Amino acid sequence: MATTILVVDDEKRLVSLVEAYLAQEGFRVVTASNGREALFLARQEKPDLIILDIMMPEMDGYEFMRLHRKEYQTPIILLTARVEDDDKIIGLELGADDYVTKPFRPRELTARIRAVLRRTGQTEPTATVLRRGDIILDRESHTVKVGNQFVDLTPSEFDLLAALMSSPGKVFSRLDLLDRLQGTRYEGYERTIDVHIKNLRGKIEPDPRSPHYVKTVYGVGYRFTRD
Amino acid sequence: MATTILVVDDEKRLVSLVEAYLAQEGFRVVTASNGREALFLARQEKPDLIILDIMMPEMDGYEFMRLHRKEYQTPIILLTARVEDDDKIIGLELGADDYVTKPFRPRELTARIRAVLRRTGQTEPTATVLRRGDIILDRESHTVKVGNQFVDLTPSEFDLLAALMSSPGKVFSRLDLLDRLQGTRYEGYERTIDVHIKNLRGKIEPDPRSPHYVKTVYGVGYRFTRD
DNA sequence: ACTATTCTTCATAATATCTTCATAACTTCT
DNA sequence: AGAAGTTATGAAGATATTATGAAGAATAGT
Repeated sequence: MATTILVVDDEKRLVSLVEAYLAQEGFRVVTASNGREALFLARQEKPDLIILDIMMPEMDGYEFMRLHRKEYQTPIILLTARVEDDDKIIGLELGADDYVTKPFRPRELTARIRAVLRRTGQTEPTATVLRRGDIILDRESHTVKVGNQFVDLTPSEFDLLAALMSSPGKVFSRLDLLDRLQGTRYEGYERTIDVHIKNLRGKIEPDPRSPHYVKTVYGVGYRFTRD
Repeated sequence: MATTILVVDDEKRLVSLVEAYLAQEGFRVVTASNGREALFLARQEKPDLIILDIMMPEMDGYEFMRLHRKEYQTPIILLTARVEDDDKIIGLELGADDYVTKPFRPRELTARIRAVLRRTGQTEPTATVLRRGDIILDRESHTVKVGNQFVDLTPSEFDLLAALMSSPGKVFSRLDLLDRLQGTRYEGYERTIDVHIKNLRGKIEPDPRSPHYVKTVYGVGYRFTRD
């Protein structure tokens, strides 16, 4: 059974963003937009971890934690809007296992998730290795092999490649990919992706001038070859 | 602390054979040649797993299990001389976790050991001696040799190096490494790792300015060289 | 309680990466 | 072929991350 993560936040955009990349990371994701719904889902789905926004209407994160913790010890990662110490202290006192301040990048969230899962003795998500043709990408060890040659990628290059390889043949718009890199920290300029792709190609393509792995789809975006 | 295995058999030859092999695999091994001695050693050493011969003079395997299980739930693998169902059934009923019939090949035994340890949630055996290139790290004696020169490491430096060397090429995040040092303690500050790494490099790297063993992976963490 | 060692924090210097921008190259459409 | 729009590319500035020295805090040993 895949590791299940419950994401609780009233902001639709944030929820779907988090859901998208956690799914891509190999987690099973269920979502709730308020505390009551979350309590219900937690009972039903028995998630391995909960990602919880503190600021929610109706029932806030603290209240949810209090109620949930009466029955379960599920590890919880808090999403806090501000960087004030108050949040940290209160949240951790109530039994949260870690916290991430908004805005955050996907990479930061998944790093914390993995750390918490390891700390609480859960299993890693299953699909940690992506293998397409000659390219092997291992999320856990954060290594990429082309043929039998390791290549060093920057964080952005690595995340882009992981996204593309997660669904070979699927076209990702630059906006999709930008979300992937920047998450809720959204200030980006789509052309940035072009540059990352160029640099990535320079590292993994035998002939970067006519790419074999990462193809351009004119007017739409990029995709990993499906062959 | 290395995973400890208690081997109980009255055949000296078999015991030393198994002992040698398991030691080579990175386990810590203690041995007993009869039931009484085994009970004593089990109390004293608190082994993570017991390998037990059924056929022994004085106190046989079944009797040992009965007495031992009054106090402990240590997983037990039985060594049975014959392939008869009787042994299997009785043994497993008494609470053995697996059994291996003699004669057996070393690799079969270790495979079963690992399977049982995994099943019962024990930690994988951590090889006592890690040897990568010019660096030799011995967990038991807590010593590190670079070339033929012993170097003195602080506890933190030693643990960091051991973690990194346990999976060369794998990138460890600062959070990962902090957990190794501090366990579940929470107040850790990731930058602390940087300093330990710097100090570690100063002790093991020929040229700490351009490290050969402990590499930095920008934006992610550190790894031991995979070459 | 004192000393020596180790650990952590902090400030700043050194690097690597990311983003932007200008321009060249390419695609598509007419 | 030409026009319009899109993508590729090299380079430079902005940003983020890591390395480092040093000082204070914590810990262990005597």
